[in-house]
Amino acid sequence: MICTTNDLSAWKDFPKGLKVLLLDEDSNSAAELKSKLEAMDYIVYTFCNENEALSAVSSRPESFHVAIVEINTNKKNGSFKFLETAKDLPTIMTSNIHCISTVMKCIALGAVEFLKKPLSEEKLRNIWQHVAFNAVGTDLSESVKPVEESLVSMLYLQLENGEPKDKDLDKTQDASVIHENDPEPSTGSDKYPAPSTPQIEQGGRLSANGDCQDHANCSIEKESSEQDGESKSVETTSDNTIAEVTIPVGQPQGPRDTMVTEEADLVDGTKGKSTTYSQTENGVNSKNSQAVAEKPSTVSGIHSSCLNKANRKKSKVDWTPALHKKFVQAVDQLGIDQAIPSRILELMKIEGLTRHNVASHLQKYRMHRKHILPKEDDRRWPQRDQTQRSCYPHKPIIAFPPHYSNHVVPVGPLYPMWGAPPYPSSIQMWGSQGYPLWQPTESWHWKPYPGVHADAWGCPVMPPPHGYSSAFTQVSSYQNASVFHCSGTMDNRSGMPPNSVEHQPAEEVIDKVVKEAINKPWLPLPLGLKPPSTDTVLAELSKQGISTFPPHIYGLNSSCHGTT
DNA sequence: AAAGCAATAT
DNA sequence: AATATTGCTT
Repeated sequence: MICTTNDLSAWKDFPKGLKVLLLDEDSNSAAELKSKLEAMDYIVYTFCNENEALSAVSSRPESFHVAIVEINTNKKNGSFKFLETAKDLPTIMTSNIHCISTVMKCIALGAVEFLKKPLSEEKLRNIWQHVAFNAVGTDLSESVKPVEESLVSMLYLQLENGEPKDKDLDKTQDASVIHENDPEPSTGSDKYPAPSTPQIEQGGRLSANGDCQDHANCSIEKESSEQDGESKSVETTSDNTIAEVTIPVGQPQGPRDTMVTEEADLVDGTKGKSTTYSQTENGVNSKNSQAVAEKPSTVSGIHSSCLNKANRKKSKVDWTPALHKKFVQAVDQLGIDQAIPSRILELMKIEGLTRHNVASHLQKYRMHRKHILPKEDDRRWPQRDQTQRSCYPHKPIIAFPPHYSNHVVPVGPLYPMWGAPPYPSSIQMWGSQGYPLWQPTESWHWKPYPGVHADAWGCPVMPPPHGYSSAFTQVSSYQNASVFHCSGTMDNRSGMPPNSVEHQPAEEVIDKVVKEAINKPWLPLPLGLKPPSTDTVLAELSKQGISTFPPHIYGLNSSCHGTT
C-alpha cells in the first residue's frame, strides 16, 4: 500500500496501527515475532504460506503497509517469490542467515531492508519507515535514487562475479537514473532516522510506477543541438561508488555514513550518472583498474539509463582503455587525415557516444600526439625518413605500421594489433597504433604497471622486444639501451636509479653511445646509426696524418657527426 | 553544418 | 585530472 503524505499527516499516533504482513513458515517464530510487533501497536497479519500471503496481497493490497518475510531456508528459492511478486509492498527480509550474497539478493530483488535475526524490538521499531509514501510534491525521493543507483550497480557487479543474475536485476540495473521529478514513494528518509538499510525499495521496484520502463529505453537522448541523435551517457560503474556502498548493505550498523555521504555527493544538485559504454570487445581484455567499467558482460550493452527528459545534466564519458582502443582503431582505420569526429563516431558504433564526445577526445588525442610524439622523435636517433611520421598508416589494419621499424623501439611488446596492449594497467594508450611509446612527460592517467614507479615508465618497465634487444644489447649495456628509449625527452629522472645514464642530456647521451659504437667497431651499430663511408673515414684519417688504423679511433667522433 | 582549436567550465 | 562546453574561425 502506498500512502500519501496526507495520509501520513492524518495518521493519528503513527506508526501505531501500521499493518504488517508477516510471512514466516515457521509458526513458532512467526508467533514470537507477531507478539513483538503487536507490542508496538502494529497490526500483524501472519502467514505461514507464501502463496497465501501473496494472494492476500493481491486481493487486498490496502491491507498492508509493510511486509516482513522470513527467508525460508528449506526452499530453494526461499521466499524470494514473495519479494519478487509483491513489488508494491515494501518488504523487509529477515533470516538467520546473513551471508552477504543472500542479503544482496534480497536487496536486488527489491527488499527494503534485511534484518538479521533475532529481531529485537529495536530492529522492529523502525519498520514503519519503509512504508511507501507517495511523496507528492516532495522530492525526497531524490535522496534515495542515487543510493539505489549505486547499489544496483554494485549488485550487478557482484552478481557478475559469480552469482546468478536474476532476471529482475537487469531491470533494476536500468533503473540507475536520477529521477528528478518522480512522484515517487518516499519514506521521508531525510526527516527520520534512517533504518539500517537504505530505502531503495521504491527505486528498485520502480516498475510499479512505470518509471523504470520509462527510462530504460531512452539511452539516446536528442540533443537540441545535435541532429544525429547523439546522447549522453554516463557511467554507472563507478568503482568508488560501488566500493563505498558495498559495505552498508550487509551491515546495517556499519558505515552508513559513508553511504550517506556518497549519496549526498551524487545527489548534490546535478550529478547525473548513467552509463558507461561498453561494447563488444573483441580482442581486448583490458583488465585494468578501470576494468570494472568494461566487464565482459557489460560489454555488449549499455546499461543505459536514461535521462529524464526534463533535466539532465550532461555526463561524462568514461574513456576506458577499451573505449579508447575502439577510438584509436577507428582513427587508424580512417587514417589520420580522414579521422573526423563524425566518422570516428560511426566506426566506433558506441551507443550513446556523441560526436562531441569524440571530438573532444580527438582533440586531446591529437594534442597528445602533436606535442608528445614529435618531441620524442626529435630527440631520438636520426630517422631515416622523417616524413613517415606525418603520414602514418592510413589503412593501418596491419600489424606493424611502416614506420614502426624505423622507430627505435617500442618500449613494450609489439602489439599484435592495434588494439590490445596487453598491459595490465592500461598504459601507453595513445601508442597502441604502433608508435613507440613511453609515457609522455606529462601526466597521463593511464599508469604504467602497478608496482612500477609511475615515473619510471621508461624502458626498464618492460623488457625490450627481441628484435631490438638483440641488436642492441651487444652494443651497449642495459643502461645504454635505455638511453635510446628514453633519450632526453622525458623527465623521468625522479624515477630512475641515480646512476643511470638518463640523467644526461640527450646530446651527451648520444655522444656517449656513438663513442661506444666507435670504440667497439666489431659490434653492430645501434639502430639509427649509419657507419661513415670508408672514403670519408680514410679522408679524415689522412687529413689527420694517420695511415694505419689504430684499434681505437677516438678522433673519429667529430667526423662521424659530419658524415652521418 | 561540421571541424578544429583554444580557453574555460565542471 | 579528465572531459565537456563554449566561442570562434575555417
